[in-house]
Formats: sequence, structure tokens, C-alpha cells
Amino acid sequence: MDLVYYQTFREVAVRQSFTRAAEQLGYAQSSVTTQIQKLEKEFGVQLFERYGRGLRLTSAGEELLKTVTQMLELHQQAKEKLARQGGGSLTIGTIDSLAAYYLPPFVQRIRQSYPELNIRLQPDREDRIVHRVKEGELDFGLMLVGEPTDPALEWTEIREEPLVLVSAPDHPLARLDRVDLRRLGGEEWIMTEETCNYRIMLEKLLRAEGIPYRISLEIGNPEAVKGCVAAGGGIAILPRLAADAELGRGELAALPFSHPDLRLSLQTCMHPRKWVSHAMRAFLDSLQPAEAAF
Amino acid sequence: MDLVYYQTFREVAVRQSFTRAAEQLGYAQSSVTTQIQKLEKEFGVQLFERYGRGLRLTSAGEELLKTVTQMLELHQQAKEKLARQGGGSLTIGTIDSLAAYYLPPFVQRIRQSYPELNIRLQPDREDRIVHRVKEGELDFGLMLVGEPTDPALEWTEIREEPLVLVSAPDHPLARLDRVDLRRLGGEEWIMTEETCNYRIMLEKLLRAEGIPYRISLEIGNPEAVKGCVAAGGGIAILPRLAADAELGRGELAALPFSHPDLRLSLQTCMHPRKWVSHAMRAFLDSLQPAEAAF
DNA sequence: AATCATTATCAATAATGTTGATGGGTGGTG
DNA sequence: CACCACCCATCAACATTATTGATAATGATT
Repeated sequence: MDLVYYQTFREVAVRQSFTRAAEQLGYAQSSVTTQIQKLEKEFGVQLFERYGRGLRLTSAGEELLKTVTQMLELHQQAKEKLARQGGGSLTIGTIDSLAAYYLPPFVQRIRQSYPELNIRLQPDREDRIVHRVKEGELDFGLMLVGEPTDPALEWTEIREEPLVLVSAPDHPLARLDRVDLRRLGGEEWIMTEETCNYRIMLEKLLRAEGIPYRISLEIGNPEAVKGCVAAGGGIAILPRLAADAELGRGELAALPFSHPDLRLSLQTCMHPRKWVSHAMRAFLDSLQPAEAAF
Repeated sequence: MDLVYYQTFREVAVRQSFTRAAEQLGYAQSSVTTQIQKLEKEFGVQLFERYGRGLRLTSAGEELLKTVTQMLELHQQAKEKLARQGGGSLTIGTIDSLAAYYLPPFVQRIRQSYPELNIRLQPDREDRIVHRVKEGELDFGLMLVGEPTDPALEWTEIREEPLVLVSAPDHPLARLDRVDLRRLGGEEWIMTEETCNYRIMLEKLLRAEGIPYRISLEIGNPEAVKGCVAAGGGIAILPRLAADAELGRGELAALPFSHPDLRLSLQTCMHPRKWVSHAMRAFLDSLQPAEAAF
């Protein structure tokens, strides 16, 4: 049963006239008759009593009118809702550091623009995020990578994100003017999980250069890593944004070290055929640094 | 937008597959594709993300699914409701006497069979009932008539209803063995309204026979008529069912009078093209005395 | 009885829905 | 890596359904 029939039915009921309903809706009068007949056949009851001077809903018709009004209402609401794309949900997979130190302001902003939006921020390991984006469980992923890790996904760089080596403020290395790669030999490391991109990058570099190292502690949580480093448990590599606060407060020291191969960037990844809702588009755009007008 | 599209959409969403939804609904797979595309065009959003290994609702799709489920639910309910014809209303116009002494048991019975039915019992004058039945304001009328008063309506006789002349128990006429027409000359009458059918019949008869009479009191309410008669205010004509209780208790006396022209019958009247709901049909049938099986 | 206003009917036409064949993409397998 | 199995998209032919204008039928009004 077509919804336009219901609309016609309602119009006829309201105007108490086939003719005027037809005019109103831009139909020929005969079409209205046909449509109402279809409805009456569908439901197996008469909906109107056709008297000479006018129409009257039968009691069955009155019942149907109630339902039809609700249905048209629902349809209208659905249309508006989907058009605005205000509702719905946005499921983002990201890593702890970004969830804690990068995303909050953006999330707050999108919540203001789309109050009905249901946002899920799911911290996870990078490899799982990539997998879940491919499966469609996540609308998109946001993480720190050197290079896109999966060519089947669509990667967009937002900005470069510096890495820092951190130690306790009283660590011997922290007193040097410059720390070069070889000076790191033999240090005790506190590392994030094996799946962590920048850990992978660091290990690769150390191995390539033949620098000996020992991972005395592996912790999946960057907060805990910082705590252990501050307590003198070893040195660690972290995205600068994850350590900024502690560095500022002098709870951690940033080693004067840099290496061209340790370049990380903040990137989003999504399925190449992902359908992007208004809200998601807005969110993604908000992540992009403003570009110069031209 | 056809409701079958919504059904298809729901099926696809549930089965996570165009192909299986098509099988389930008896469509070709291409039809399902087309239908979903129509929906996506209608709402201007993508409803499914087509990944290689399966489908996934977009957040817009999830929103729509909620609405669609409600709409299909509503439609289903409406269909059942109208098929049962359980709900709806039944508006009956009738006269006081019948509303008070005849209809109650039938009304109770139909309320049990159709608990959702909204019954309105509207006491009114006979002429107004006929008018309102013609206008469609009433589903049908039930009244006492000698002959159908309006040929434009469809009249159905339920049974004959005797009329009785009543007086106070101590009235001189009440002591006679038989009262014939002429003995009524000069009596004081308490009458119902001018529009009352049996009053009209009586007056016509009295005039035709040249019997003098005086209407000392005209009361639209049969209860009040009985009260005034019992108080010795005069004699009155009433349907027997309206006086039965008082006659049994000896509060009123039935004069031993009868006349072949004073014949009344209980009849329903309705518009000839009235659409009769299940409930109304059942009610009308219940009024009819059981017929001999044959 | 004639007129007015309204709904119903009907056949022609327009619009829409459905289908089977086919193409293209994806993921799993040897 | 090529192959297969699976799935959705596309397309043109076809089937079905909706719409229309003309006209008939009906009931109310005068």
C-alpha cells in the first residue's frame, strides 16, 4: 500500500470531499476515487459513506484515520531526521593518546552542532581499529602512523605529530645537550603494546642500527607508561601530545633526540566506499587544519 | 513510497543480504536492489554500506529502521483492527422508552463481544432521529412506529409492541371490564411530545372518531408521564414495556382497551447505503428475535 | 422535472515495478 | 596468483499499476 494513498485518504477525510481532495493534491477526481477504493479493498471495509451531500467516515474509517495520521507523521519525521542527518551515530576507533589528549575538544564541538548524534569513541589497538574499519564496525579510525598500514583503506593525513623520548627528569640522558642514536644503546625501555605503531617504528630503527635495547616493561596504557617513566623505570617513546602536560610540569624530561625516520602523522582511515553522513563529514572537516584561502 | 519497500528494507536489514531478502520475499534480487535504491534516493541518504562480504546499515539506515518498524507495526495493527472491526464506534438514536426498558441488555451483550467498541446511545425525538439517520450522524435509529415514517430510509421490523392506556389505579375507567373508544370521551390526557409516534396515532384516531379530549399536560419524558398519571393527573398512552414495572407493582392500572388501528412496532431505520460494520451487524442481529430453523 | 454538485465507471495512456541476463567487485582457496 | 563462489549493480524487455478525461449515475435542491 502506497503512502500517497494514505495521504489522499487523510485529505479526503479532512476535506470531506473527493473532489476537493483531488484539487488539493493535484489529482484528477477519478484518481482519488480509485485510490480510496483500493484502500477499501485492501482493508476489506468501507471507509466512507457516500451520502448525496457529503461524505462521512465510517467508524472503520475513523479508526484508520488515526493510524494513518500516525504513519504519515512518522514518515515525515523520518524524512526530516535523515535529511538533517542529525541523529544516527558516529563510531570512532582511536588510540588512547588521541582519545585523551586530542579528540575531546573536537568531540565537544560536534556534540554542539549535532545534539542528537550518538557518538561512540572506542579506544583500541591500531591493528584492531584497522580491522574494524574494514569490517564496517567503525565509521572511521584515527591514529598515529608513519605510513598507511593498509592500502585497502583510505588514509587522510591531518598533521604531523612529533614523537618524544621521555625519561625521568633526573635521568643521566636528560642532562645531555644532544642524544644521538648510539647513546641509547643499552637503555631500559618502557614500551606500549607490540601493535603500537610508534613502538614498531622505534624497534625497527633500533634493530636496523644494531642498537641494543631491553624492554623491561610493556604497558598498554600510555598514562601508566608515563607514570613508570617518571618513577625512573626507564625511558619511553611517546607522541608529544601525550606527554606535553608532564613535560610542562617537569614531571618528565624530553631527551634532546630526533631522527628523520621517526616521523609520525595523525591520520584518519576509512573504508573507501564508506558513506559519509553530514555529521561525520562535519567532524572530519573539523579535524582538518584550516587551509589558507585562495 | 510504497510500504512494501519498507518491508523489503527491513528484511534486508535483518538478513544483512539483498539476495536472501529477495528469496524470502519472493522477489528477484535485482528488484530488491532497485527498491533500496529508490528508498535511498527518496531520503537522499545511503542506507546500507555495501562491503565485500556483507552489508551494514549506515547510521541513517539505523534511524530509518526504527521508524520503518513502527510504521509496519502500525499498518499491521490497523489491518487487524479493521478486519476484526472490533474498535470503532456505534451511534444509536432511540427514544427514551427503548433506551430505558429495551436496549440495556442488548447493549451489555454487544459490549462483551466487542470490548473495544465505543457505543453511544442517544435518546432523542423520533423526527430528529430520522433526520440524523439520513444525515449519517447516527448509525441507525430504533423506535416505535406504526408505519415507516420516511420511505427514503430502510426500515426493519423487530417485533410488535403493544400500547397500553394507563391510569391511576383508582381511576373510574380502571374499574370497568372493557373500555371502548367512546368511553374515552372527555378524559384528561397526559401526553408525550407532539413528535411522538404513538401520540400522533392516538390523536389521529380520536379525531377520526370524533372523540373529544383534552391534553392537560405534555411531558417529553415517559418517566414523568407515569408519575403524573399515578398521581391522578389523567390517563396516558404508553408502550407496554415502558409501563410494565409500574403495572406489575400496581402503581398504575392498564385500562381494558384495545383498538386495531393502535398498532405499534419496534423498528430500526438506517440509511439505505449504510455501511454495516461487524459490530453493528452483530448488534442488529441480536435484536432480531430468533427465527425457527428450517 | 430540471439543475447542480458530487462520486463512479471506463478505456486509453502514462508511469512504475519486476525480471533474467549479465557485469564487476570482493574474499576465500588451492 | 588465478580461480571460484558469492554478492550487488546495471540494463533492456516486459508486466503491472496508476492516472487521466470523458461520461454516466446518483442524490439534493429548486
